Amino acid sequence: MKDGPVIANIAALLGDPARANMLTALMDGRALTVSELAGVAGVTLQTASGHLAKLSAANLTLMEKQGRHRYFRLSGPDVAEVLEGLMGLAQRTGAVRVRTGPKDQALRTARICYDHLAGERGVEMLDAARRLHLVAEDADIALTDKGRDFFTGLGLDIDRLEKGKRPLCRACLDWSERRNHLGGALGAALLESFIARGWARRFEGRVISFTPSGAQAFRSAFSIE
Amino acid sequence: MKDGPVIANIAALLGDPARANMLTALMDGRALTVSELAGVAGVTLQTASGHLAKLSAANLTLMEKQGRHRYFRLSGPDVAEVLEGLMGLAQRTGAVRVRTGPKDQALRTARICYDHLAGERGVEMLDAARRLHLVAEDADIALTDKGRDFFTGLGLDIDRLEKGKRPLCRACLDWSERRNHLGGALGAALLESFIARGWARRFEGRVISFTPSGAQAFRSAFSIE
DNA sequence: TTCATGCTTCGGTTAACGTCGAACTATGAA
DNA sequence: TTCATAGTTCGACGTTAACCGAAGCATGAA
Repeated sequence: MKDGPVIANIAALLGDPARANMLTALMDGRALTVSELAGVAGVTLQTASGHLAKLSAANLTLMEKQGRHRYFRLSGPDVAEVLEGLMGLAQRTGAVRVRTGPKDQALRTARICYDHLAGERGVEMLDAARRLHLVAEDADIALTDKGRDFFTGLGLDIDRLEKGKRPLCRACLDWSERRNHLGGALGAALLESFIARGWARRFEGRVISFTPSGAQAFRSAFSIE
Repeated sequence: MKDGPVIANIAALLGDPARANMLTALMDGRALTVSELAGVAGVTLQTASGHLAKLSAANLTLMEKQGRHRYFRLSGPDVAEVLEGLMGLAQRTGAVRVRTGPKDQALRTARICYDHLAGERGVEMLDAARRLHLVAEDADIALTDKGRDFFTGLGLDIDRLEKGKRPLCRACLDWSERRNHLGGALGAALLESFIARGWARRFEGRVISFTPSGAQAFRSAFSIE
């Protein structure tokens, strides 16, 4: 008996290596062009174009034009969440690449998940936010008064973040840590702040690289030992 | 550049309607036979047998024999979590069945997610547990002393649950509510208890049906208005 | 031992899909 | 206006995979 949403169609779209690679590349929240995505997926322009047409038709990606460039991005953080979930499942069931490189460890240490920090650092941050009572968890994760002061002290405009449509805080399940990290508008703003402060920078693909002093500052800020 | 776990293979397995239907049928945590799953998927025995062979080879399902019967179950709660995630994404992107029936609302109200309560009731329960300080959230969800007394009062053997391998409490993202419900050994034990008490019973498929008095008792127990 | 049931395996058929070369369209630069 | 670049569309080709009828294997009942 079939009920509920139709998942086979979505899963089938993710089930092609070229499309999966393109979506994974978009997990860093940036918008990429057809040419760039063709390169990431290792297929020709025509093949990439056809795949992106399918992904957009299924509302998994959004396309915007700038002159003759077509930019594609994920249509929402839930796409990244599903990809994270699949990565966790692939990890547990043994669907992993034979040769793991330094990139794999780097991805586990810190990476971007759509627009917020994921990986060990991401999970550490949410842990610390709870321990320091910066957030409380009712319906989902909510900011405490102490947290509001704390993040304002870090230079974030919490009022502006709250005015947006998306939730301020969201728990996001991390494939590599199997625990939650902090998503939502706050999660995104924090990563933006870390980059602006020079604590971290974007590295290859989805890797976020912390400088030694940046890692130290991050740990100090959140009282992480 | 390809890195991290290989998700296309897993996604491709979920991307066939017959296999997706079989996995969805197994989300209720029960074990089903090849014949039953063939019926659920609307394919012949041979086709179902082949699909199950693939799913088991990929470690998505586990098979155990009893005489000439082969029983299949999901290999872990993370498979159900990924399916829940895909259902949420399918819902948002419009990959839904044209005709929604009463079953759809029933699924939203209360259903089983692998072995614990999901849906509005499931989310309500976790909300209430937080509000009543029955759980605290550090690394993940942890039981408070008050919570330990509360659930022991409900007849649960918390010590035994903690001795098991799986985490006592786990947040599990609910596709229909877009918020977390309570998974883990405690989540499973609670649903088992509700059924044992007669508050709820299994209905068709994954639907969990609360009796009127059971729903009232559930609300009273968790101080839900 | 024979028969019934549950299930697997094999081989053939069909449809679907990804791929790319070639041609074309849209946009921007010279 | 012409040329270059980004991207789309079309058609052909090859591969893959789902499906099922038929045959066979494993298990249990009579």
